[in-house]
Formats: sequence, structure tokens, C-alpha cells
Amino acid sequence: MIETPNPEEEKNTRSLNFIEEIIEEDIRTGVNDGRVHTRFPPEPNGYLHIGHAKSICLNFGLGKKYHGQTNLRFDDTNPVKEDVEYVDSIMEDVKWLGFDWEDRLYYASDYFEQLYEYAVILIRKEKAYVCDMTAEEISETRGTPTRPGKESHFRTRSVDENIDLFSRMRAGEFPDGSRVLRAKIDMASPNMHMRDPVLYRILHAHHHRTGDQWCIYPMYDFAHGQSDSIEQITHSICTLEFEVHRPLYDWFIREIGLYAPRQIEFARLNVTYTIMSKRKLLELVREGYVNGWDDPRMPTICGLRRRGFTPESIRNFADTIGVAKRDNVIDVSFLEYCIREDLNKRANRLMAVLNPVKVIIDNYPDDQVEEMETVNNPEDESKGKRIMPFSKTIFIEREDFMEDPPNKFFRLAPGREVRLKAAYIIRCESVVKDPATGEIKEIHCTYDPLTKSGMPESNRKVKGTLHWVSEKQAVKAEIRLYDRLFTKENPDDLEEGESYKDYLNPGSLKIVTAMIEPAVLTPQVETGGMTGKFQFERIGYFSMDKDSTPENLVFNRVVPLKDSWAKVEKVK
RNA sequence: UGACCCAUGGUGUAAAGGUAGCACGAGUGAUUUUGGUUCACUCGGUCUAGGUUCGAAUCCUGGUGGGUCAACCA
Repeated sequence: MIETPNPEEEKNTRSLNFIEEIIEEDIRTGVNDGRVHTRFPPEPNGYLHIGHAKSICLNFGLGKKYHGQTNLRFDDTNPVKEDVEYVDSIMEDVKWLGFDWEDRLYYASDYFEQLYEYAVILIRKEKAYVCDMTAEEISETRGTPTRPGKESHFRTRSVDENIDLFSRMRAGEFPDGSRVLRAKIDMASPNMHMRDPVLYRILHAHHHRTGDQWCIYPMYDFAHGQSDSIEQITHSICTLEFEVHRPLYDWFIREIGLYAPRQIEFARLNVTYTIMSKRKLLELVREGYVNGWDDPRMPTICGLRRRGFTPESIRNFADTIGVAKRDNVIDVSFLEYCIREDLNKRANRLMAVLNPVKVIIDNYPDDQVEEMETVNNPEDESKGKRIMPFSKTIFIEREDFMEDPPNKFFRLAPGREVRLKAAYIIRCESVVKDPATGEIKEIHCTYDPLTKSGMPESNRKVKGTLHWVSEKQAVKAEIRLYDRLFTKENPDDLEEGESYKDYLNPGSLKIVTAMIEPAVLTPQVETGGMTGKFQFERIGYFSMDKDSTPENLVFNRVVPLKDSWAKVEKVK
């Protein structure tokens, strides 16, 4: 008996990642009554990148999978670094990726009053105190990981004095840096984060949401867990570097007496030939190494979007790379595989010649124009067909012709035949060169009228098939050819004295003018994010840039096609 | 001379004490009016040394290697 696989069953038996295992165990044992509620908590101090996409897909994916909810919460506790520009871009990017926080948009700054009251609770329990030491003194007395710290002499202040001082901090009586509120935990703890961490600092800074209402701001550690708790988050998922913060996270929840979310840490995403540090990405933008956050070479979501990536391809990428606790570096070629896979099925084909050389078909009637029919997408019949004009003079790629070709060269060469896709088989008869430079100016060919594509006698086999564009009808377009931003696999892995900027790829952007078949002007009104996305046959996937106008077309190369000929050439 | 976390093919990720599997990659071949796609086959792995067990990638101990932590950043 043959068993037919049940797709439902298959879905259920798919192996779980360690976070899903924890969640399912919690559901099984009735923790939170089986409720699942996650959150994505970015600080609005930069643009989101592909690493955030992993976190977004994880958090929203879990919410969806377990019929729970996912909040979007801005972790906006440091006004000097944050801006509404970033808030807006983050919301746009999350939406574009296909996720919906519905009515659950929150800000840590919404909880400032509540957090203040939590701090007062700790003071009253003698678990927090106002410390007058300078930042330097605090740092010096914190000790080192191997040596215990020293207790602050302000540690023994009375509850009343602490309450008074803390309220005056809030009232703006003290200058920045003069005092902080600290937790009273253990200056000898092996965990540095438990050595009387700072809870509040004085910052006379304008906040993008609360304005000048506050001049004291909670630290991350004092805001994050409590915000999770207020929002009844069940599983607070973050990256590995917060692992050592978890005891503190739990300490605040316990001491204040709040609902306790469970913090789970996973390994952040790294991708070869790029960087993820917000600070460094900001540097590249500020110092003009790239043209803005959405430069198509950037690993930012808006950069990938402008490059031509689809949300589907990024979601698929995030789902496929998996989630675990060990450090990982994903090969950028896997990201490229994900977008090729998507665009292969969904993007219409077009012929475009990026490095044109003229081919003149001597035995073709001078003024004749034929309409050649060709399919828009061989992977999807429903995409229909289009017409390409064919005439006596056409362009082919300069790389598709060699005067003295090696054995495995299946393209045009003197005396050899090739198929012009969707048109005729031609034979190269002669070449015309510039006498001064030796550069080939024209390739003269003859065509075989019996081999017209689709005709009964057109089935003759030749080694190669070339793409082409008719000279007269060709449409010019600016093509931006993008390559990896860095020449080094891991630009963060540096020798003494080096900078990641030393490894910027000088060839990461090349601009050429291409000749494209006239169908490129036909608006491709399509759904599914495929507008302006094409496969230029035999070359790669291209996406119309926002700079493009009907008079001045601009395309970005998303990714080249796999090229096994390039490999053959290399070996040689 | 600390605490915590991690270790499976080149990369990523599974195997909850019982056949080390999947994807990408690489290679070979077939198909192909894209040197694309698709299909078939192949390559290649449990850090190390002990221990427990009928049986260990999995549990225990010791090593080794990597990561995180000493912002009034998140």
C-alpha cells in the first residue's frame, strides 16, 4: 500500500526550533493558560536591516503559528539617539515584510510614569538608591569580571532621602550626570550586570514623543522587562548578548512583583561580505560611502527593497536559515538563491543587451521588420506572450562573440551558427574592425529563413542561443550593476590597525547603458510586487529603480543568473 | 585567570539514548530556442579524551576552541 503524504501532517511533523519547543512545552504545561504573545522591540535609532528581518519573521511568525499576538514596541528610552524618521521607516519596513501589529503599537516611553512608580517601589523596599558618584567613579568601583566591585558610600542613604532626591532628579533640579538611581543588588556578583546597575540617568534632552516632559530616562534594563510585563508578553525573544542580562530582567520583575514574561535568547544573523552594526551602517551613510540608507548595496530592508528583493524572498530566507544559539554566518549566496528562486517563477523575461555590438544580417531585406512572438515566462504560461521586432541590424552582447574561440564556447564566432532566441539561426561571415584600435565594430552574418522560431522546419539544433535587440526599436536604459559592498568575507574580523572601511569594494557599483527590447516600455501592471521586475534573459534579475522615469529608464541588478560558463572560463 | 552561553559536511539547520537527515554549495550526467530552470546521481559531518549504557551527536567529567559581559547605549 502506498501512503500519500498528508500536507497537514507534514506541517505538524516539521522539526521545531528550540524556541518553538519551549513554547510548545509552555502550552502543554499550561503556562500563561497556553497564551502566546510576542513583540518586536526596535530602538528607533537607525534603519532596520536583514538581521532585524530575522527577528521580525521569528516574532510575528511565532505569534501567527500559535494563534497569539505580536506587538510592535519602540524601545525609545534614549532620546539623544532616537528620531521619528527612524520610527516611520521601521513601521514601513515591518509592513512591507508583510506583518501586521494591528492596534498593538507601543512605545516604552508610554510607560515612563509607570516605570517611575516601579522605581519608587524599589526605593521603598531599600532595593534602590540615588548615587552621586560620577560615571568614572561608578565605572572604577564596579570592579572587573574577575575582581569584585566596591560598594558606593551612597548605598546606605535613607529611604526618605532617596525618595526626595529621586523626585528632585525628576523635577530637574540637578544637572546631567550629577546623580543616578541605582539598584542595590550585589557589588561582588560574578555577573557584572548585577553590580548595582544604573536604573535612571539625568538627561535634559528633548524626546521625540514625550518632548521635554522628562529629564530622567530609564536604562534599557529597567525598561525592557517591565514593558514586556505591562504588555503581558509571554515570550520575550532577543539576541544572545542579552543572555547575561536575564538575571537582572528577572530580578526587577520579582522585586517589583510583576507578571513574569520568559526571556529567550537566540543567535543573531550574520551574512558574509556585509556588516550589521547600526553604528557602522550609519557611518557609511554619513560619510558618503553609499548613497543613503536605501542604497541597494546596503543590508538594510529598504536597501534590499530598492535593490529589488521581494518580501516573500526575505521571509523565505528568514524561515530557512533557522533559529539556534550558536554563532552563525550565512553565505550571501544563500540570500541570492532565495531571490532567484522567487523571481524565476514570478518575473517576466525581457531581452536586454548590456554591452552591445552590432550584428548586420546581410541577406535580410533592408527595411523589413518582423514581429517575433515569445513567451513572457517559461515557468508560468499564464503570463502570456509578447512581440519583439526583428530587423536587419541588431545588437548582441560583445561577450557573445569571439574571433578565436576555445572549444567549449557555444556562441558566435567566424563560420559558426547560433540561434537568436525567438528568431532565426544566423551564421557569422565576417567582422569589421576599427583599424586603429582593432575593436570589432560590426559582425556580418547571414540568416536561414527556414529556421524562424515556431516554423515547422525551425527545429535544427545549434550549440548556442543568444539574446538580441533590434537596433531601431531598442530602448536605452541606465543599468546599475551592484556587487557585494565588501571584498572581505567578514569585514568585522580585522587585524590591529585595520578598519572595515579598508575592505569596501571599489567595484560595488558599475553603471552601463543597455539596449532593451521595446516591451520594456509596456507597463507591466501586475500584483504581487512584480511591477518593474524582470529577468533580462541570460543575464540576471533587474528591478526598476525609483529614479527611473519614462524618458530615462533606470534598472538595478538584483542578482545575476547562475553562470556555469563563467566557471568553465575560470578553470581555463 | 571569573561568570554565563555555544560546538554536527564548505555554509546553515535537524535527529528528545536506537538507520546521522534536509537545504544551500560543489561535482557528473540528462533535458532545454536562457551555459537559466527542471530532473537524476555523486561529494562531504558529530571538536577532543575518558566515563555511563546492550547501544551516545544526544547523558556525565576533564580538556580544547569560539562567543558574551566591566556605557549614565540598546
